Amino acid sequence: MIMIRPFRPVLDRLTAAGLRPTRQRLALARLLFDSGDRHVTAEQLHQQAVGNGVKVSLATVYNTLNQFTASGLLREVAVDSRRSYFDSNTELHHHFFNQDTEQLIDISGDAVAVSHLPSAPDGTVIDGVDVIIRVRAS
Amino acid sequence: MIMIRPFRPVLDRLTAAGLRPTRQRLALARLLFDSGDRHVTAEQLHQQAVGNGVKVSLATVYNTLNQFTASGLLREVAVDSRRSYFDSNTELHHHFFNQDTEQLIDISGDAVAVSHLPSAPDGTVIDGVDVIIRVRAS
DNA sequence: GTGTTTGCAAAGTGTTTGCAATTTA
DNA sequence: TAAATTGCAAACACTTTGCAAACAC
Repeated sequence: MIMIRPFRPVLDRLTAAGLRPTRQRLALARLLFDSGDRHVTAEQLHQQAVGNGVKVSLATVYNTLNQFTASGLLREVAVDSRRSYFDSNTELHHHFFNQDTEQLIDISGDAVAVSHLPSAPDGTVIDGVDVIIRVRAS
Repeated sequence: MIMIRPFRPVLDRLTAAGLRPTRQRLALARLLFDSGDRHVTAEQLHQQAVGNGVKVSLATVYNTLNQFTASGLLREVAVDSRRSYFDSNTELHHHFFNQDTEQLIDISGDAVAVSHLPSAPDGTVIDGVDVIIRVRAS
């Protein structure tokens, strides 16, 4: 099945999220959203931006990733207690995590079924279900 | 169903794992294994040890948690990119993570069924499947 | 006694923050 | 021009490490 994600120019996304489309945010948004689903750390995105001639500081990359996540443009994936990974795919889905290369690979939401979900502890509601399949070189 | 875990004195566990049963390791092992399943951060375990009159440094707690994990006595759970959680239950199971209290709660392995597991990417094998159900106060 | 482990303080890694300068609307 | 954003450097939280003293066998 081919998923067509509603195309949305990055500028629209930013303004819709209430974020001023500054030069840095536009450049980072293009890197994140204009080439399919991506999984990046702040350091990786910063390197890529700088490599593409975008002048942006690492601090701004961190702030931008956090703002994008808070606005729902990105999703944070907890796989490693050392660093944060940000996922440009915000739809329901899961991940393979290659422990050798430290790379994430999407698993579409309906490729995995989590059944018999126990009910949340008293006084709590379910906020999300993360499935991470850890793999390593065979 | 009541699960009886094969009882094993902490001293035996340590020597079986090839770790010298030092005063610090014995004390930490007792805190970790003598009262059911536990989920702790290094800081929490250190505080508890000190609170119980055990003289041990935070650095040793970190080293010990890592050694125990490497020996299979503990399992590390990645839920938060800030700190590491260690789980004294090494059997196959999953977790609720309360995002308000930052506490983990076990979900027994057979309470959740992950079906249709996609096969691992070429050249890799599955090493483990983590299911984390994030909850928050309702 | 010999090799292992500990504790301390220092260093390391990833991330956030204060604030003046710059940019956006 | 007023408010938001940036970049830098400093601060921060968590974790690891080097090394001398203490300990286990």
